Amino acid sequence: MIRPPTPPKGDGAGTAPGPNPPDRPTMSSSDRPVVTRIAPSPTGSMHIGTARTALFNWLYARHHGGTFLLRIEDTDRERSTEAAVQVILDGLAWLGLEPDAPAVFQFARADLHRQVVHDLLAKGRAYRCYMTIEELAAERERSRAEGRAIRSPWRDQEAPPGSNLPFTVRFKGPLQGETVVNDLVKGPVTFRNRDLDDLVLLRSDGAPTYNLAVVADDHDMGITHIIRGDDHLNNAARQSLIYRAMDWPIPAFAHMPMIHGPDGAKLSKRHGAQAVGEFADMGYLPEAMRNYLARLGWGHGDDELFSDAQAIAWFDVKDVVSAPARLDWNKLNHVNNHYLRLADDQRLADLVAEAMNRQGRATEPDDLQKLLSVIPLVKDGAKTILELRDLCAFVLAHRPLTLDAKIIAMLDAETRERLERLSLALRDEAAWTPETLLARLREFVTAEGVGLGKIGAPLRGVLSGGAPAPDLASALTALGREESLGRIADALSQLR
RNA sequence: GGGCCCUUCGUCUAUCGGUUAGGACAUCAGAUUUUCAAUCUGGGAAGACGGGUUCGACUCCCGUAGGGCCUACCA
Repeated sequence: MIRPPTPPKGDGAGTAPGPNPPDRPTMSSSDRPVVTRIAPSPTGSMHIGTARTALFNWLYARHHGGTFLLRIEDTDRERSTEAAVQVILDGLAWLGLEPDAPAVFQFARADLHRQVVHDLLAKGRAYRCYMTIEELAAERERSRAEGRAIRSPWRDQEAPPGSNLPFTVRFKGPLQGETVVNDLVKGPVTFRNRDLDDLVLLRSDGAPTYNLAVVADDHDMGITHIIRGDDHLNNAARQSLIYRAMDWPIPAFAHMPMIHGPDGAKLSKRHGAQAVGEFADMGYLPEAMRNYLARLGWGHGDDELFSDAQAIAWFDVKDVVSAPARLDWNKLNHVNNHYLRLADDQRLADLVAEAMNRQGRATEPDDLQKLLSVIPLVKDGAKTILELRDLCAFVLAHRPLTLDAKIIAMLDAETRERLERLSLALRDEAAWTPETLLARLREFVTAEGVGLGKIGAPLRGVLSGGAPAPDLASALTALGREESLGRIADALSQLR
């Protein structure tokens, strides 16, 4: 693939005749300090693809010592709610990708957008279109059948008809030549201008549209690099035309591939999760998400597990892969397990308690302390906080434990007697550490003339009641002497 | 229908004309073993297809097939 040099010299797009015409001098985006932005629309959830785009924008800004901004694209009044805005704010905060300035709300800037439309109209680069919904639908059908872009008859019709007819304002794009978007990840992408329709700038109710607002805001906010999803690549050409019409420098574009589900189809709820809040609820750590998401569609040699500092040092949009990627739960789990091992136990204890509460299980005052004692013993085997929660649950159980049939079946007379003797042997174990307990266990089975397996399974059952538990010595350690011996005694008296 | 993007193991990726095509996850086998897990060792697994260009192509060009995005008075 042919790629432009990075950072790009000059504009991110050019207009024909030639693919890279000698432009009039405009300020180059690369001369300015880097400013990136994430511009989600508040629709109720924050898609994981949006999260990754945010991450890439954040990494790029950090790498260049630039600024990372947030703009809420709330021009669609029907769908935008305050709650939905909060979801975005919470999502970014959870991911640790907070913007360097307060969020900019697009709808609040409608006056600025209208001013741009006014300027475009004055320059003759926009026109009022009086097509009705029906006429538009008919034209859409015609154009589709003819395989061409939609055209409005009002494009070249100066005189408006009646005075009070509703109209939209459309951009008056060139019909000849071509527009090339010098995308930082795709390379130069050429569009014939005649394939680009005249997009609506102002709705008939006077509200600015996305394609206008995005250009006006990105310019006004001084965005130098537009890093966004692949789905906007087509828009980039038409947006470039607006920059040009306004005599604004064109920012550098970098279109990220999409994230698909494991089956290659568009990622949806069906694939298990799609919103960042869902990943949080499923027990993934934000640092694991950052690492995994960064690795999905971007690479730095064979590096798989890396810190934020490394990602920032290494990140470059030219290393972003151009093909869409599929979400792989196995790999996410692996990465999450890695960060679970690294995580502070106190933090994990809090998260586990929180997960238990969400499950409807109230935690008691000394539970946190108990969790703290097991977590280091079991976290290596957990892929998520939810799994960790289940792995920890046995310590919090209250005596007497209810034993399931499988465990009761193991407790025959011989085993019960042996457990009795083991209990006695453990009673005076002074140190009560995994090491000493394991040694004591081994001594015991040797003295009994049996293998560890003979006593291990029933002991485990009695200690955990059938819930998952770590190895015997660890389980005993986590439970403590009193609780451990108590649970054994409970079981023995229960079956006597 | 039209425009645009994409195509290396099952998955994420490395390779920037010359490699036994590397790594990670998953998987399989073995070791260990007190269930599960963890851990250790080893194995299998890829350039969509067809044409070019070239001494030489996964790498460059063209075509085909497949997938995706856009084609809104949504963003």
